[in-house]
Amino acid sequence: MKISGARTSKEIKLINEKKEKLKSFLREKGLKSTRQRDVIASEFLKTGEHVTAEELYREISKKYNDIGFTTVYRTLKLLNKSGLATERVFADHLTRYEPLSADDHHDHLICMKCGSITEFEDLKIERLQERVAEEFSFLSVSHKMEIYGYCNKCKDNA
Amino acid sequence: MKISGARTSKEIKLINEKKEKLKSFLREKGLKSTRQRDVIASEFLKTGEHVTAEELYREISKKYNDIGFTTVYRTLKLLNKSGLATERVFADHLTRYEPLSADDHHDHLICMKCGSITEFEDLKIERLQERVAEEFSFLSVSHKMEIYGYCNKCKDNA
DNA sequence: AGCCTAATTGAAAATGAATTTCAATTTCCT
DNA sequence: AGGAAATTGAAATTCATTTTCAATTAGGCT
Ligand SMILES: [Mn+2]
Ligand SMILES: [Mn+2]
Ligand SMILES: [Zn+2]
Ligand SMILES: [Zn+2]
Repeated sequence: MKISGARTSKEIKLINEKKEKLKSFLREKGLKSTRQRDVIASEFLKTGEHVTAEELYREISKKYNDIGFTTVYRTLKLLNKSGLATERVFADHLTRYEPLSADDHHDHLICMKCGSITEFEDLKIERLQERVAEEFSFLSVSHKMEIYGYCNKCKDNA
Repeated sequence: MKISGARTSKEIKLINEKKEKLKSFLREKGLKSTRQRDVIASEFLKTGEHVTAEELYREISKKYNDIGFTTVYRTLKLLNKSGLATERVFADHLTRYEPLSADDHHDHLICMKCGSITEFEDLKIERLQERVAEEFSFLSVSHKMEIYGYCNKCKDNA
């Protein structure tokens, strides 16, 4: 796994906004701000990727040797509840998290060879999904759409 | 879980065709036809539902007390490989199987209250998915699309 | 600044579905 | 019928996820 640090000042500002949101959430719920939560949230938000708790834990362990896997695991759940992270499970059945507000949305192209994940949003598809739901008098709350196959790099030398 | 037995003679014929396909597959691969595989395939094909190995095993156990869970589990994998079943994992993270040839395809509406699953296929969506893949020079092999929400029955009294 | 209580932490244990192991049994080819 | 190879089913294992629990910490209140 590669954790690409955020670089631009715009990204840094966004991360700090999100960390403020987390603090609000914690205060609101009578929970506490801790050094661990701060570190984990920072590292997670910087990754910008679809990480498992295990992956993020290993990455954090390189810099901090006093933050346990369980706390990383629990903090990711917390970030999810607070609306700063989205939980995803792709075909490998591992639970992953990506920094994404609950109201934002996108779907995924997943390479079956190298595992790379490409994000997309197609408003036409979204609209047609709504129409399908209507057809069945179904009240749609969320949806999941994944396209599996081979990315541009992998499709030739497969 | 309700296992609804197939009723019409057309359905019965279809089931028998599928059981023949299984036999061909077994012979072809140097595998053996057994009473267990026959029973499990029959019961599975009759359900027409999205069953877990556990559910199918419990159902079969009512009639047969000498067929083990492991064999049900393995036979479902086998049916999957032979193209007679499709493996599905929805939001509850349980592996389910449904009788469906590999070339056939549909997507799902899943009720978050009662768990009912409604199937649909929308060719416009399928085409747009292909277009998205093309946009990213991605070679699409399969896709998964699930809409979560509340079914017609559940959306009012929720 | 010190108290106090509730929240947090992290190691270890527990859970539970999925998968593997293995000895006994069965299939089916010759 | 004989025998090699596949199958079966109970039990064991795996592995991600989740829970437990004793020790520690945060932060509101004097
Ligand atoms: Mn994403
Ligand atoms: Mn289906
Ligand atoms: Zn790739
Ligand atoms: Zn429902």
